[in-house]
Amino acid sequence: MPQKQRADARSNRERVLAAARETFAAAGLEAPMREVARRAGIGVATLYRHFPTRADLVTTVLAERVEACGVQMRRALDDPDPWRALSGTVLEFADRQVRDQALNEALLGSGEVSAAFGAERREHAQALNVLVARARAAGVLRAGVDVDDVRAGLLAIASLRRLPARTSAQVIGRLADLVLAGIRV
Amino acid sequence: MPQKQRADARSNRERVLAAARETFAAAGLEAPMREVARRAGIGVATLYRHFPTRADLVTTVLAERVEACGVQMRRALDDPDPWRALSGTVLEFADRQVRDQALNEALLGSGEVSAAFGAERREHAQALNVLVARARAAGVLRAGVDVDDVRAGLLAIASLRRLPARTSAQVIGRLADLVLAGIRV
DNA sequence: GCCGGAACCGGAGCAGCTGTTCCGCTGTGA
DNA sequence: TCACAGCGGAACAGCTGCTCCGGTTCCGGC
Repeated sequence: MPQKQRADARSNRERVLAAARETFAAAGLEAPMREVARRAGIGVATLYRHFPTRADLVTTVLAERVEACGVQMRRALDDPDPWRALSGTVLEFADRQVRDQALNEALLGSGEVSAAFGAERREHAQALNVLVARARAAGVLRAGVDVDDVRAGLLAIASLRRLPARTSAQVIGRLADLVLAGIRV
Repeated sequence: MPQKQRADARSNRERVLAAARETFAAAGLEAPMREVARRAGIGVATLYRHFPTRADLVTTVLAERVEACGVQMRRALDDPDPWRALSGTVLEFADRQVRDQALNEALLGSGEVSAAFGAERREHAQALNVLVARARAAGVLRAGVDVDDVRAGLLAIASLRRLPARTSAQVIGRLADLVLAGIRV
């Protein structure tokens, strides 16, 4: 692949990515391509030249955020306090959900979009396994609680995405606390 | 308005309602009108003659289910055991969510569809207030838990609607237990 | 039994949204 | 300067809710 991309094309690609980040975070992954193009100040054809299909754009935008999740997860795995590691993960997950309408779907969703992040999702699931196992070994989990309970809680938080923005932040915060109270001993 | 509706029209109206019940419960409230008509074995024009707008059909189908919710709520208010009343309400809510993809949205949602059930939603909210107040008075709730926490839990259960049907039943069950564990003392 | 017009029906069609492509023009950079 | 990578916006295809209209069916009166 020759590097002979023109300078204006490179700058347009960046503008598309910036506009897509804003749009998807504010309006969710279903935001129309025309809206992304409009916000970037370019035509739809230009958008499609850089990202041949909608899924390509979504995947590219999500990739960097997913990596940020990975960083947080690895930090949690290094935390010597098992409860702080697990509860921090849940709270940060909820916080990301409030800030970014589009992200968590990639880690928990089942659509074709999130299929592109198979490896990351497996890593995420594996790390969650470890965090829960450690917390249980430390005796801070209520009897009978397992990984799938925690995952159900995370899924629920992620599913609240569609609520009106005014209330969703409060509801998500309450739900995260509720989930933590539900799994703690 | 004269009662001179013809017999075939009456029967068609019933077929539309039956088809709509099936379709909405299986595919959610967003199911296309054409699909309802197809399942009923009639044309779309006939469907629109009986229900002039999409919202009319949805409202009519939901009305009977919403009433069933009211019945359950009133039964819970009569239960002398505060915890059984509240936890039973949460569990029945989750169970309805599993069986009917479309219902709970009407009680908790914020779209224009659920606006038609303002009175029922207020009654539902009021009953929930009473149930939570009684449970707190009985000392079965964890300190600091209030109605909005319970409502956040119910909202979360209702939001899981979009999950693939295969897994949603299990996830909803786990989440309901998690919510109950989170609010109990 | 059957007649006639009001009531009713089906499906093609309209308007508006989406993702995606085509093509003539523009502006970059060697 | 000028070839050609790159651009914008109209247009296409396919979905949606909803409507129009010519043909069909019911049913009260004879």
